[in-house]
Amino acid sequence: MTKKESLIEKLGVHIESKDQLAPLAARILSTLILTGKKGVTFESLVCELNASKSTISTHLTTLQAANRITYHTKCGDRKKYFTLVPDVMINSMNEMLKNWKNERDLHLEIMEYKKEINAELPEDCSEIFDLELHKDYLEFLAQASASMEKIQKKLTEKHKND
Amino acid sequence: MTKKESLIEKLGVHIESKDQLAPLAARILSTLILTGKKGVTFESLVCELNASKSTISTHLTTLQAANRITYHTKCGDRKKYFTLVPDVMINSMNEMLKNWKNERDLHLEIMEYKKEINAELPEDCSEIFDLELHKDYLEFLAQASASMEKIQKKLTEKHKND
DNA sequence: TGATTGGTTCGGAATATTACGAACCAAACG
DNA sequence: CGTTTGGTTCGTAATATTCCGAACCAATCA
Repeated sequence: MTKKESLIEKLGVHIESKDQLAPLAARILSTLILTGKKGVTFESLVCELNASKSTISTHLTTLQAANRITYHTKCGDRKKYFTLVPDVMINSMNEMLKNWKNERDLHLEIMEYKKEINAELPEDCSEIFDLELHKDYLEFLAQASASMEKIQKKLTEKHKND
Repeated sequence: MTKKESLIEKLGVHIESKDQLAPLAARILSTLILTGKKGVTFESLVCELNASKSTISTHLTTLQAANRITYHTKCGDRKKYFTLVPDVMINSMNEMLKNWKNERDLHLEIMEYKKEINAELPEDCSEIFDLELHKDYLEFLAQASASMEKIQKKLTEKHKND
């Protein structure tokens, strides 16, 4: 196994669990990441990944639909050269931010609920909910989101200059 | 559907995807979160979640094995009262940190690989890999990890005082 | 025009996940 | 002792995921 192949594999399993993708979909992304701007053809994916044409075809269409990959062509060449969409990083950061916002809303809702319950209970009741953890976690989410937004802004600036 | 039930459901689907757990395992955690220190019995899980005894039983054992839940008993009462392990938040933060460290190592390895490839290529080749994105992402990981460690430290301090 | 290239579509097969029910067991109760 | 309570175990049904092959199609080539 070449160095590239073993990296594709390693990166593949990571993407698979991080993005909840089918093994082969993750391998495709992995391959595109490790190949870069020149792009990868349908054919070579079928070969490199030892998969059937149908499997590659369907995964390529869903990855395009999910706005994760695109392709370019060369004139006088019918093949498509697949690459990652140019703003992968920004997109994935947006995903994370969306998730964190979601998580935050959930925690807020849970805290509301727990407060309501606590209100019904006597002051010193052992069953009373402790809300500190939620508060701390919310603080973390805020900080992490802030640092992500900062980097994201930096990236978008850079992109504009291209 | 009561407010608690709908929150269990909502929190359940979130946990399910965040922690990659079976739907019912996530519902169990969700229930424990929304019930608190008094704990939940085997029986009431079977009732509340409309699941079979066997399903609840197996999920409870795997959640214990994964060190996510425990139980206490009351004397003169054979039932187990299940609760979250006291340091859920700290554990989940450790998980995130571990993941981020992993991701960092992967990015470093990929950058190494790309540098090797770049070295073989002429200076102005269009196929040359751009490493900026990796660098930016690594910076983000570092910042996020730092802010998480800060909060984690704060929590551990608090815990010690109990 | 017939064959080749570069794919797409559809109907499963193989496999993995998730939950269930019935049978079982051990502790406590009467 | 027999019965109830509080569970566990195991085989399997139901379902979902993932991939494949065969058939098909449209564009290009010879």
